[in-house]
Amino acid sequence: MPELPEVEITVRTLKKYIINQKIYDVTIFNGNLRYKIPPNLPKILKSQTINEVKRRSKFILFKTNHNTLLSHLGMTGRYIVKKNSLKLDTSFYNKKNVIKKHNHLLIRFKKFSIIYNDIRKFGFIKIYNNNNISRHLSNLGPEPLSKLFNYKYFEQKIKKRRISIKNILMDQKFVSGLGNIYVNEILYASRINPNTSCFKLKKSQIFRILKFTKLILQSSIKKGGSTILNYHNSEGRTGSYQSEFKVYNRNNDSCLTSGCNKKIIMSIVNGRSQFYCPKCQKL
DNA sequence: CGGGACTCCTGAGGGC
DNA sequence: TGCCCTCAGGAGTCCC
Repeated sequence: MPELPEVEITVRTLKKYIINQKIYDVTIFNGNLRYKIPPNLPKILKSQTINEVKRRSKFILFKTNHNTLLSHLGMTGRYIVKKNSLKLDTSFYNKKNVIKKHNHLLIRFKKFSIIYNDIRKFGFIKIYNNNNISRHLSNLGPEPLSKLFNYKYFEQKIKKRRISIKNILMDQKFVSGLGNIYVNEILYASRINPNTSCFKLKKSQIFRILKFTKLILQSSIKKGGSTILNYHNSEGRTGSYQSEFKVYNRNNDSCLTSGCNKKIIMSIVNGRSQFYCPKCQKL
């Protein structure tokens, strides 16, 4: 489940291989994603050069002189880097020469290729002209690691809201890049119950959320993100931050705060599982 | 406004 | 070993 750290790792890895590289050709294996891959994508991208690869929220932006390829990994999307080989690349094809399951797109450069693979098809790939890409990202809130995500912004945005802190942290318009896993971890580290209404938050609590948001995300990026089920980075490596999880997926396990023996509680709110310690995160 | 239900999708994992 | 069922969740939409 790629959230900000996993997308950041993906972008950093891709950069190493495709910056300033000319696109030789693009092949759509299977255009069925959340939105259909534009059929004219290969024609548009052919012979263009990737000038920049960057992350905004959980989106990946591949920039050329004219266009921006905008991609979201959804739940199971990933970009895989493969060295080009003269031989039929067996990682693209299975024994019967059929395109491997879940490979959707192939972008070939001189020495390397990147493949977009997505099991559950919740991700997408869109293409824009550079002059109109920004309005497609204009609804996004500030980056959680930026200085824009600060006390003044936070307090201003939430002071009259009755929405729970868990749900607003998941709202990409409020802050962009967090998902269910990291929000659970941030609230545990901050000692705040996920059901707390925003307007009830004290100043000190807001400061804790800001502090731990930045701390946890940075720490996860350092560890290569989290590997759950099938997340691997573009070089096939796994992250290790999942071993740092304090509450996520620890239903009925003991709280890890020293001196606290309470069991972690799981409940479903807004269709998402939330995990918290009833003692450390009192309402 | 806020939360609930539903949608897309497939594989993992539990129960029997 | 096997089948059936449920569940996971980002993000959008619709509804009350």
